[in-house]
Amino acid sequence: MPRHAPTLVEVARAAGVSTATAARALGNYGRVKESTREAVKRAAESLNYRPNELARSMITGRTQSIGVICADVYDPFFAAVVRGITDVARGRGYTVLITNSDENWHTEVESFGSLQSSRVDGVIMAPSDPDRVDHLRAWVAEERPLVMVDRASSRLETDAVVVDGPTAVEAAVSRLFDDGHERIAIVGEFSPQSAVERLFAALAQGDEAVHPFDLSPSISRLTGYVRAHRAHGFPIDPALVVRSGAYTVEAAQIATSVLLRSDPPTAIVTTDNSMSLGAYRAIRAAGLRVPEDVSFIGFDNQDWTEFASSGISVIDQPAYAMGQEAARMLLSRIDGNSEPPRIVTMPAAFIERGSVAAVR
Amino acid sequence: MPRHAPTLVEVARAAGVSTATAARALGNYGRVKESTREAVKRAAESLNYRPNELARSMITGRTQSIGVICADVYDPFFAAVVRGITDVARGRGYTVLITNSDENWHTEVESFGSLQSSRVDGVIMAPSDPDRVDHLRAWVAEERPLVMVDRASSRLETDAVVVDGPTAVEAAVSRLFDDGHERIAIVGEFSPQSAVERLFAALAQGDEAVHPFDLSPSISRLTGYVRAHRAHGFPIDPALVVRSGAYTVEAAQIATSVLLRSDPPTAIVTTDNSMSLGAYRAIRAAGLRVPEDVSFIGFDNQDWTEFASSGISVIDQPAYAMGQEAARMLLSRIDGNSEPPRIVTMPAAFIERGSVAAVR
DNA sequence: TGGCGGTGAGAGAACGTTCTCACAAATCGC
DNA sequence: GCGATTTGTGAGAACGTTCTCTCACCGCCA
Repeated sequence: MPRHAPTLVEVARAAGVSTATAARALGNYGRVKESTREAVKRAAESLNYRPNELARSMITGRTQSIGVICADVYDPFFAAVVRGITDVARGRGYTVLITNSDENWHTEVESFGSLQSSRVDGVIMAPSDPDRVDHLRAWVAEERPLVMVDRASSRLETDAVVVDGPTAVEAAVSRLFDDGHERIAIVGEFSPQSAVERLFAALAQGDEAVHPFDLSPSISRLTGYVRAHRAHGFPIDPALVVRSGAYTVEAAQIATSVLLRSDPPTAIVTTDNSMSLGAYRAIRAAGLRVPEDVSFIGFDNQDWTEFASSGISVIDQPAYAMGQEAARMLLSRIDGNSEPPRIVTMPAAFIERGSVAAVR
Repeated sequence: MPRHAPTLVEVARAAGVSTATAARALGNYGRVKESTREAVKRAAESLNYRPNELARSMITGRTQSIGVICADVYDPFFAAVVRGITDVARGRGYTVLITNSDENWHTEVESFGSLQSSRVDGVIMAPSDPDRVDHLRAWVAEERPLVMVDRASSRLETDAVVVDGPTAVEAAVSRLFDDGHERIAIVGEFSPQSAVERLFAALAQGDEAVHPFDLSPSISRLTGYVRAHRAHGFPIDPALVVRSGAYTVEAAQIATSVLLRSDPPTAIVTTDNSMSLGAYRAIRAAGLRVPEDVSFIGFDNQDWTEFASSGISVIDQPAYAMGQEAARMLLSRIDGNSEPPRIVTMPAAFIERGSVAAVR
């Protein structure tokens, strides 16, 4: 029993040929006599030979692997994205390296470095802060493939796959106005506070002053909330912009509880699935009923939204398809496609359930 | 702007030393004068040098990466396991390659081959069929690290991290008997049918005749159902052993719908999270209320179980901790630990909610 | 002054592939 | 039947590291 995995040299020796010939026979390239080819393949088979991808990669400069930096694989949204990526990658013979950033910029930088060292052929990532992308500059400048998913950055020209969150939120909030709601709260990460203030200042100068891709997902979705208010002629009450400060269910629950204790709104919308779950838990903990006491529109079609109360209406993102699309775009770049970067915006669907009631 | 990533040779040249010295300076080994070391580090810094892990791996024989074969990263159980693995791996400087088997043996074999080619230092996997593990033999025989998670196999001596599913299910079913239920259904994948028959035949000869690790998770959990029946002196009604035949929510929903149309049981238990969701959807679709019309105990503490009906009581697996433990065991093997293989059984918790009612 | 231990650094092999080049043998065209 | 082309094969460089040798140099002591 060999202590070491068999190498091409051993296969070649067993078949009585040179390593060059063995490589040709197994790699199906160059000229090899049919009988030789078969002898080599038999030898490889009997030794249970597997080519060492590392050595191959050193020569070819390609590792047949792609790296993924997501916020958290355990989050259902990213889990679906990752599944979409791995399915496409596997179909094309690529392996996938997964890392989590936890929306922490330093972790993201570290992960990106680790993926670079692993010499992945391309990277798909959800940048934790679209404003701080300098660590990606060198990579992009050398025309190495990079696709952003869930977010884009106007500060860096790359491919991206996003959902039009602002428009989806605007539609949801408008729908609540149409049902007679006037005090509508929005629960999001909205961090840092200064970014929120910058957004309001910019929006005061007109829509053109704000580029949605300079914003984190939650703040970009807040623009939809603002737009709906303007369209319906309602001012924004800062007390109803509920800032959790972190992308966690717990933070959202605490922030929403505080809101509900003071002067409860008649409706609540959220900006992602963690915020939705946290906000809904807070509503339940406060003893309020949905939609009798408060209307609610969540983000992402998670399993629990189907059963909670009489069903929670949600903004549904095509997460799996986004992952697939991101992987396809990346592989196309790896294959040499050098067209200008493209931002693919995928449609969010509104799933109507029973969590919105008209105001009396 | 270099078309190629900078190499050690370029760093060495920039610092005016040999590659050997540059390697020593950056790798913090051997003897290097302090001033030289700093000059090299400065040069590396300014060139934005990153060691090529591939080349390093060729020499050291270690890739600092581990492979994971799970059924489906999108499944909340495996997503949590994977998160546990990646967290531990990252802390120790390892990257993680993720693949999905979809519980398909051929896909598993292919994934395993791909991981071998990638020369991962170790593998963590949920074997799709504990009976068919021959493709892992050579790997294990060469003492390469392999840890199984969620399942083990008596046919192959390896480390494993599992939950005592049979005991958890036995406790759940016993609890239903205590509440006066006599017609208790169990919904599981239970495939192939012959395996179920083999189990019943073996159990007829006594508990000793059946080794839980020769069984797929769902069938092993079925043993708990059988044990509870024997302990309470009830015969097994084959019509109440509901076989979905696939690990999908849809299959579970269809199989459960069929059950409910004929002669509904007074209680239902399930063997994993997909079965739980499918069964619960079928209950709702049939217009039945939980627990008034039918009592229900699910598997895995998913978000929806908190809100559905008046809360679903569940058997909760410590998925994240299982992933962490599996990663720790694997890394310990990679570090050279050669103690005999160990099977770590982690406790499942019973989370009591409002989905079980006493029978009138 | 000569031997010796310690320090710092370079030359070059090794890892397991791919790939270019060279070349012998076989086949072909006329 | 002789040059030209095709076919099959091997030698050896290359990829970017790590790591083992080797060696020059310095200071110290006898």
